[in-house]
Amino acid sequence: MAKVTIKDVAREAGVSISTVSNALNDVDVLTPETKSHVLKVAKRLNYVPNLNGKLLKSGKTNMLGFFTTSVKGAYFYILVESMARECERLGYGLNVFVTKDKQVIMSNILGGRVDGLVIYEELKIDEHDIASMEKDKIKAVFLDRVIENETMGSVIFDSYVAGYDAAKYLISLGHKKIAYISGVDTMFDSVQRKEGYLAALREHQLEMDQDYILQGYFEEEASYNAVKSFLRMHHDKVPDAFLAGNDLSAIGCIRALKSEGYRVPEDISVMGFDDIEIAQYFTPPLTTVRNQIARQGMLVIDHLVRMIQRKEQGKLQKLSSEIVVRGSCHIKLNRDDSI
Amino acid sequence: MAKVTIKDVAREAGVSISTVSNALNDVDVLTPETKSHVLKVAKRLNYVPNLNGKLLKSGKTNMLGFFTTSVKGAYFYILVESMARECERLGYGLNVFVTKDKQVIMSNILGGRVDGLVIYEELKIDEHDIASMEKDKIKAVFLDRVIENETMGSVIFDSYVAGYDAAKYLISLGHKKIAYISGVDTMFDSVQRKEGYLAALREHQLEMDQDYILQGYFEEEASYNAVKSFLRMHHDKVPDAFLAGNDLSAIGCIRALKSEGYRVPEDISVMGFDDIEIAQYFTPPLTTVRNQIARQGMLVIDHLVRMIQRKEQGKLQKLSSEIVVRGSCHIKLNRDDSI
DNA sequence: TATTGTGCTGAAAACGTTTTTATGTTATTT
DNA sequence: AAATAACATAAAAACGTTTTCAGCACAATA
Repeated sequence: MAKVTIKDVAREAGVSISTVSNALNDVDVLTPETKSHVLKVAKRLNYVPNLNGKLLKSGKTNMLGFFTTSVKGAYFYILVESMARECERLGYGLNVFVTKDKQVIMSNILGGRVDGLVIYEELKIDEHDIASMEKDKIKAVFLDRVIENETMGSVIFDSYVAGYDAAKYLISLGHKKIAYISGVDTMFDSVQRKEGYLAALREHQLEMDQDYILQGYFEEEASYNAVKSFLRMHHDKVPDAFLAGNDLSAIGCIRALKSEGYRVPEDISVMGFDDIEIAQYFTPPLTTVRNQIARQGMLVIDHLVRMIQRKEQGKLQKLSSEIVVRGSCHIKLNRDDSI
Repeated sequence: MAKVTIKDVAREAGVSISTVSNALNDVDVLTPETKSHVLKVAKRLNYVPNLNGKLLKSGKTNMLGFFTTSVKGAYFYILVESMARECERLGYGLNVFVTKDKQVIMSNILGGRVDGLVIYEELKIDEHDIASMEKDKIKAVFLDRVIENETMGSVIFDSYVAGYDAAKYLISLGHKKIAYISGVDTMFDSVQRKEGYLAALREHQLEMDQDYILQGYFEEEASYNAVKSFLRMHHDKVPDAFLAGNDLSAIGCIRALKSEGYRVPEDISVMGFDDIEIAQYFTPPLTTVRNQIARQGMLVIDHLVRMIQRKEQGKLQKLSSEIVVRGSCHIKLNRDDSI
C-alpha cells in the first residue's frame, strides 16, 4: 500500500507537517494562500488521513459501536437502521460488531475504537465487566437489560405493560376465558408479558385456570402442538381468546384452531406480540402488539450522545408499545354477562 | 478515562515496555517466570491494549468492513449474519458501517481501519474512487457490481440465469402465455431477470406480446394496479401464468387476480423472486426463486481473506439460484397442444 | 534606530503501541 | 582462562497524526 502520508504532502507542498495539519483541520491561523495551496496539493496526491494516527493522538473517534451476537430478524434491521440515521444526524458514525467473542468486544470497547456503545445482551457481560467499564468511564446503553449508573443506562420495552394492555384489550372485546401461550421462561421480556397478562386478569377478577397457560416457546410448531393437544384434552373449556407470547406462536395457534374446525376470529380471537412482517400478510391478518423499535434506536443514540457530550448521567428509559388492530380478534357479544 | 497503558504495566512489574509487549504478544523470547509475572500484573491492573496505538504500528487490524447505505430487509440480516460467522471462523472481526456519506466511507476505507472491505452499492462509488482504491491496493469485494482487477472482485447473483430458469420452469408446467411483471428498469438485477425470461421465451418460440410486460416497480401496490388494469383491458388474452419481478409483486398480482375472480393456482400460476419471509406464509404459499444469500456472505469473506492473506487476484463469482416450489403454480394440461 | 508587537510557520513532543537494535549476563567452546 | 556464543532484557526508533511552543519576519511604536 503506497500510502501517502501527511509527510508526503508537506514535502510536496514545501511546508511543514504542522502547516498541513492546520490546513486540513481548518485551524484558522494560516494565510489563505498557504492553506489553499496545501489543500490543492493534498487533493492532488489523493491524501487521506490515517485514522489510527489521528485517533491515537486526539482520543476522539466520533464513532459509536453497536455490539451484538446476532442481527437475525426484523428487530435488528429496524433498530440498526434507525440508530444509523440518528447517528448521521448527530455527526457520528455507527459501527456494528457482530460477534459472540466477548474478548473481541471488550478489547474494542476498552481499546478506544469507539466513543460510546450500545449493547444487546445475550452475551453474558458480567458484573466484573460492567465494573471495569464503569471504572474506565465507558459510556454505554443497554437494550435489554436494566442498568443505571454514572455512565451507563438502558432503553427497554415495558413488556409488563404490553402484556397488561394486550390482555385488557381482549377483555374489552368481551372475552372472559383468555388462554396464554407462554414463551421462554428464562427470558425477561417473556416473563414480563405473562405477568402483565396475569395482572390484567386479576384486576378483572377473571378465572385464572392453570390449564390456560400453554407452553409455546416462542415457536410456531411448539405452539401449534400445544394448542392442538389442549383442545383435545379440554373440550369442556375452550377459551374465548388466545393471547400468544409472540406472533409466531399466534400463527401456530391459529393453524391449530383451524385444523380443529374453529374459525378465527369468528369463534375464537387470537392476538400476538411483535408485529413481525408476516403478521399483516397472514390470513387472517394478525392483531398484535407492536414495539416502537425505531423509537428505541433513536432514543438509545440520543442518550449515548448526551452522556458523551454533555456528561449526563445514565438512566433507565422504558418504552410503551401499541396495539395494532387487524383481523384476528372479534368482539364477543355475550348476552348473559352483559349488564 | 483513567486508562492504564503499557507503561503503567511496565512500571508496576518492574520491567521495560518491550518486555511487556513481548509477554502480551506471546513472542517466545522471555523466561516463563518473567512472562507469567508480567501477565499477572497486566491482569491485576485490568490492562487492555489501545487498539489505535497497536494498529498504527502494525498496520494490521484483523477487521473487515461491510459498507452499506442500509441494512433494511431480510437480505441484509442473512448476509451480515453469514459474513459474521465466516469472519469469526477465519479469525477476523466484522464491522458494519451504515451510512450514506461517501466521505465517511472512503476515509474509513483508506484510513486504515480495516484490512479489507465488502461493499454494497447504491452509494455511487465512482470510477475515480475505484481507481484510487486500486492504486492503494485496497482489498475489496463488491456485492452487486461487476468488478474484477488485481485487488478487487465481486460475488453476485446470476439474475439472468435466475430469470431464465424461472420462465423455463413455468414453461415446463405447460404454460404458454406467460406475462412478466417488471421491476425497476435502472437496477441491474431487475433488467437481468427480465432478459433471462425473454431468452427462455425466445428459445421456446413462445409469443412475446409487449402487452405481457407489466410495470410493477418491485412494489405490491403498483403490481396490484398493473395486473388489475391489464385484466380489464385485455379480457381476450388472459395469461396462463405471471412471472413477477419479486415476491411483493407476486403478492400484489395474486391479490389482483383473486379480486377479479381468478383462482391461484388453479386458473393462473404466479411465481415470484427472492423467497422473502412472507412467501411461505402467504395464501397460497408462493412458488419463487431463492438466492443463496448465506452462501454469498460466506464466499465474499473467503474471497476477501484470500486476497489479503494469500495475495490472490480479485475475481468475479456468480451464484446460481434455486427454485422453491410451493403452492402458487399449477401444471397446465392443455389437450390441444399436447403431442 | 532600537524596541515591541503581530502574524505565520516550523520544530519537536506526545499519543500507545511494535519492532529493531543494543546491552549485559551467563553458558559454552577452545 | 580467554574468546565466543546464546540468551534475556532494555533502550530507542518508528508508525501518522495533533498540538504546543519557539522562532522569524515584518510592521508599528517609541
